[in-house]
Amino acid sequence: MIIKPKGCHDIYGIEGKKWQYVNKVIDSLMEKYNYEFIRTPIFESSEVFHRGMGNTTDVVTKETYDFTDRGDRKMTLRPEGTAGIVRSYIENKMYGNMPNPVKLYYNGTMYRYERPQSGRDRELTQFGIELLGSDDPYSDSEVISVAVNLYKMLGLREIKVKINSLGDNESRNNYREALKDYFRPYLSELCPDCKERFEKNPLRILDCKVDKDNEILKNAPITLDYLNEESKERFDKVREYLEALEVDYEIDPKLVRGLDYYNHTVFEIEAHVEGFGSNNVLGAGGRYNGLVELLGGPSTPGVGFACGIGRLIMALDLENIKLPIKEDIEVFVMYVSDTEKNYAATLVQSLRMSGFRVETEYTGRSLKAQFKQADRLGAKYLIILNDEDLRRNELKIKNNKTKEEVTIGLDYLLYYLDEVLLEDEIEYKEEEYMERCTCGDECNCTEEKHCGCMGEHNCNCGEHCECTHEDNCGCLDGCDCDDDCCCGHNEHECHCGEDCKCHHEGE
RNA sequence: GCGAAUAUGGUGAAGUGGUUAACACGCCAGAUUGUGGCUCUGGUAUGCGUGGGUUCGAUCCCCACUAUUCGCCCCA
Repeated sequence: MIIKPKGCHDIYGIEGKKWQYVNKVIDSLMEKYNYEFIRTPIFESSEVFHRGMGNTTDVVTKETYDFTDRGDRKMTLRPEGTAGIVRSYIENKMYGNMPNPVKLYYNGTMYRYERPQSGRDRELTQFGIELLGSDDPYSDSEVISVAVNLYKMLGLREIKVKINSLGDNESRNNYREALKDYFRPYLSELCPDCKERFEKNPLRILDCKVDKDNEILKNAPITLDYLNEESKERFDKVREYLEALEVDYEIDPKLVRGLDYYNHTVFEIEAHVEGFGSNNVLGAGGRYNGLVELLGGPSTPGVGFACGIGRLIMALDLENIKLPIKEDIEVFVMYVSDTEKNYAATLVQSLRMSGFRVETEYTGRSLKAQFKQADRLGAKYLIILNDEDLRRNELKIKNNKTKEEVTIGLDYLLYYLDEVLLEDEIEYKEEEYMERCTCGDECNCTEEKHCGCMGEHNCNCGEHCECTHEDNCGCLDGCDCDDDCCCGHNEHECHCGEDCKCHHEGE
């Protein structure tokens, strides 16, 4: 059997639907913030990343997929999004022919040759934004708030925003030297990795996991003490705007980030849900004022953020957030015998073209089996065709929930469906989450004689699993509302059935 | 790059050094004379990761490999 490459995943089924939903939320959020979609190549000249991200960073030195193409060009599968975007910004002269600042977002796969583990794959999908051409501290704060708002819109609650400032080049260099001076006498007491970092990238000693409880690290100088006046003021401004945007954050003086191109503001957003492994950073970013110039463009400030979609969905799962995913089909067209099949084909097509979500029978099953299939697919209405009805220009349509069956004229069908589907819409939305267990958790099914399970496993028992995750509605913070949210925020569809008590920002 | 655990049908999994490897789910069919979901009955499954070794005999014991999962490093 041929299997997928290590560290890659096939996303399909309910998982695929979650991805689609998350992407939809991203697109709608980006529309509101007026970020434009950009798609750049999945591979670039190796130089883009080697120069852009820094030759000493681990990502570049040992984690890229490098290859030589048939024309002997050195290529690299992109390990992150920013460098490619900046290359495109320069190549397409966006600094000249687009409104400044240029605000771009991307959403695509990245590749890093690493040992896979929980929350870390070789092929990962990142959504990210880049705001190029503004050095205003407000842009830093807004970028952070975009990230936070995305997580909130999806219903995540347990997140933590950490920020820090590396300062401008002068501050950063002063700090780097101060740090080296500080660590030099203690070198022998640090872990082997840290000794190497001392030479290559001393800042990274600070977030060493091995030495994290070491007094030497705890007493190390922090970046904020080495910021020059200008950088310090700038950082204060960023914090001021964050407060205006109502972003809860904490300052982590040891946050330095791995990529060389960062200066001034850096930030990370962590998930704090039980069950997350050590890879709990959902998204991160910062300012990179030197990068455009480094890659050969005009000196241009920039700030950005990237978010791993896989980890995001993992966090949603761990917080047991139910996404409003539409799974059920509206109409299932079945036929009693082959003689009605032609008409079934015509009818299915015409219903689909009229905008209904329609399924039919493909494998020649018995009528009984067609009913089962319709149930499996969660069909709301069943159309049962038989010759006798058709001769009278009629058909039978059955509400699959109430089991009421009526015979109606063919001409009346579209009108009838419009009517009943509209009526049922709200009611069905409440139902659809109860019917299928997608929790991936332990099976709480008590009927051991039917279920062969012995303990923990992904629920596959086919019974209606009693999962306990009916609470989270997937909407913005603190909202307990029904579909019609009083505040007018329409980004979400919630299904909790409670009265609206929402606390949206500014409402 | 380093470390640990795991590998049984479409799925979740029992189990044994020796004829036809449980059970449950799923799927298909019948009871139901052209209307299912419950129930009952029957049927279905290229199944012990790959390659060696020990043994009269290995899915089970040993070794290697591969893959998966988790952790370290690093990162989203």
